[in-house]
Amino acid sequence: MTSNFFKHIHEANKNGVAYKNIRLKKKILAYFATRETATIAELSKEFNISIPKINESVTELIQDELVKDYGKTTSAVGRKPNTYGLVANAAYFIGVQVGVDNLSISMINMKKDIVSQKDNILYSLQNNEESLLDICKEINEFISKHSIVKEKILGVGINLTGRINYRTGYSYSYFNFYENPLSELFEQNLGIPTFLENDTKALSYAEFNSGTLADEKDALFVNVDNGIGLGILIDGKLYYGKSGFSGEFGHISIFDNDIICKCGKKGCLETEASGYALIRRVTDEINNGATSILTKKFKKTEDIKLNDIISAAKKDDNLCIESINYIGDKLGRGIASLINIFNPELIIIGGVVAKCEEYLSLPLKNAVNKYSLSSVNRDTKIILSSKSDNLASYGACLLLRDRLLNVTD
Amino acid sequence: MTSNFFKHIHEANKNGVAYKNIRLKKKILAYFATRETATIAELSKEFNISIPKINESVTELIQDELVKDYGKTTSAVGRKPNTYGLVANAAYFIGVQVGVDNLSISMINMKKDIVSQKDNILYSLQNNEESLLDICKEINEFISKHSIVKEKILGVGINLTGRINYRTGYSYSYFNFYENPLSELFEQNLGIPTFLENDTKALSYAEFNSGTLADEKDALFVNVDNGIGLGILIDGKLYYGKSGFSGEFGHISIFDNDIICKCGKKGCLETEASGYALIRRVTDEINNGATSILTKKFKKTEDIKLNDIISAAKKDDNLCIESINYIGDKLGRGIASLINIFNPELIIIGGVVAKCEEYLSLPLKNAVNKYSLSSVNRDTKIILSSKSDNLASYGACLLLRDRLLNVTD
DNA sequence: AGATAATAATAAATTTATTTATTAACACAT
DNA sequence: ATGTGTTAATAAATAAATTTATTATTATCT
Repeated sequence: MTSNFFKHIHEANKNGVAYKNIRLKKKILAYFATRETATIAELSKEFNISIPKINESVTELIQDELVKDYGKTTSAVGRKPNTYGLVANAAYFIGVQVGVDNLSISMINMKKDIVSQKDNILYSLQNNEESLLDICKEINEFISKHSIVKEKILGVGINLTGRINYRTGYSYSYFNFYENPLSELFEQNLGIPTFLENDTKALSYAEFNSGTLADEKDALFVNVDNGIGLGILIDGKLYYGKSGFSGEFGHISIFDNDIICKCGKKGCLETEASGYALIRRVTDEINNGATSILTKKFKKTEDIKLNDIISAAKKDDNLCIESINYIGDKLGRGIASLINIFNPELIIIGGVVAKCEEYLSLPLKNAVNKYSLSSVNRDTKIILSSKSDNLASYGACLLLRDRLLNVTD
Repeated sequence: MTSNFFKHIHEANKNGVAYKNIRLKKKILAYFATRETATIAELSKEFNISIPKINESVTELIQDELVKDYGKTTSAVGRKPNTYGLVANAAYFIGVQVGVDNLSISMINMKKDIVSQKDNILYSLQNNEESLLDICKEINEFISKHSIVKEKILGVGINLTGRINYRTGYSYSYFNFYENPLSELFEQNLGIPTFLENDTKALSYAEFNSGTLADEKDALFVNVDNGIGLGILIDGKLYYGKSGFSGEFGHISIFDNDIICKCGKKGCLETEASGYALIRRVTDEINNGATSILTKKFKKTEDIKLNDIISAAKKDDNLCIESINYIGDKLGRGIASLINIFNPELIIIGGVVAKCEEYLSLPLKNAVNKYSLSSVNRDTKIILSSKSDNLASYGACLLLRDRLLNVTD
């Protein structure tokens, strides 16, 4: 059985006094979505609404099977209040990470628990319709493997690389050959409301919402993979910019080198401070005669992957360590600019390159001290992400859930 | 007579159902503060509260002498609604811009009209108590010249250069020799609640709120004076960062030069793209034998001021034009980074150097195209500020008013 | 174990806000 | 000029939310 309150979830908040009750119920749902459980008194304080009224709304949400009584709290004086929270399997949300050579699909329930996850699905990202339909095929297959009624899957969130306008559903870097929004095409193929998202933003959202933040409202997530992405959290919300293209940190121009970036320009941060730059540096050095653990292992330097360099560094390979140090320093200089501009509370370094740990973070922090104002950088904690890979599809789920439950408002 | 509702204005919004009416009245005041006038029906729609209830609250605000009936609207069918708005002289707000060699003091009323303004007050900014007390003296003198009762002056906003934490009232660059917040010291000397602000942020706020913005919610204001400041508008609000130190754009490290910036570091944007850089460039060239209108006018190159260079450029002086072009290009490269990071709708270039007009803006825009991603920069309009000087003290007034009237929430 | 203090939840009484109906104001057409 | 359509403001009736009072639950003290 599916809740009859679902119809209100997909529709925009209606105005007018007549919708007051629905708005209150949505607000309560959003509160439960972030706080796990809450008591009637807590909700009453939060929304400045009397206890009987809150009680009435919560009772209705229980009848809608979206909320349930989680029993009494422990400890404290006096009569224990009942705690209420979301019904875990009232609804489900699917998230998809589209990588260049693989897909990852996750499904979470109302309580953010991962119900199912399928990683490393073989896939080849090409900018054509076939590649697009492959994604749909995999998602449909994923759904059909579960016995969940489709109506309970409230949406699918899909992460793509490049420029994405999540508000309109248009993608501008990939699959941009339709007149209608790409999200509509997905919806037709999946039969479920679909929302697009930029991959770094989704990953950032997962990082920001899985225990890393204490109480920070202004934070940055730097995704250092082959390229460099940036997720910006401002006032507790993801920052998008006019069309959702914010965070192109990898392409800020801060070097006077002659390396052509994949964006076509010169001097981009990415040319000196990314995973791509790390590989280039190591292979160039080896081709110029430098010695390394890697020279024994790989006949052709083209076969050296990012993870090989990181492993070699951890085995004390000098060339790899120095190369990581180098990009750490360069990245630190870029991050110093971010600190001067944002005065953030926290910067999280994530992505594959973050696995270099102190080989990366020490020269990085050193460069930050060198290139940013000390009165500003004193405010900023810089940490490496401790999260596992494959967090991006979870981010897509979470972002979708939180949008539909109005958490992100 | 002073309104008895004023006591609610300085205090934080109280929670609980009992304060519902006060909260509603504050919300109505904030609405009037941005929209000039409104009808009962408009307010009812805005807040999803019934017409009779809104009517009751507005009537109370009229009794409080904070709001008055502005008569009927013209045109449209049917009975004309009454429009209501703030009472202009219900209260006043003072704003002070503390420059290095002058002060500017403004006073506005509830409706944002400048009631009084005194510019170019001779003053010397030094980091000592005397210099601080001079400011208080000038403000007190300014107040005493008016017949307004002190209770009607709801606050004083003071702009200082450097690091300011407006939330705590601490200043870290100037007058930072007290244990208590600097704002408290001002309050003791003025007898009026006082709030500190960073000068660029106040100036940005004035620019963002005096007709320049159409409907943009994400915009940047680049203040190019001797140094370079940045005001960041996100989601219609000024962005501060953890301690209010955001926007240190002038000190991002993007050059590999050996010029020592006033912050002590090398490679700052300011060393190549500010008014200070412009003066340095022109005087260096002249000292190296270049010819210019300025060589006749000034015996000693140290006497050349920013405005002299701009005037000379407008008289077609080649050296000055080329120097402006140079800093325009360098500034453009910095702004390109901002575009990549923020994907803003609008960037306003202000400050003295903006008076260079196309000598600055054309190479600047050219550099923006060269150094930022075209798919992102297409979204961004770049304009020169058309506002007069001395807007900063007005910005202080406005920011103060809007804070006290809860507009900035 | 029973009394007591403390808080929670519910019921009843009261207050408050909303809906509906009525009256008022105004423009335009006849 | 008078009627008609349209919207605003107010009054009365109705509905809803809050406050207060009552009952329930639980830990701790005696």
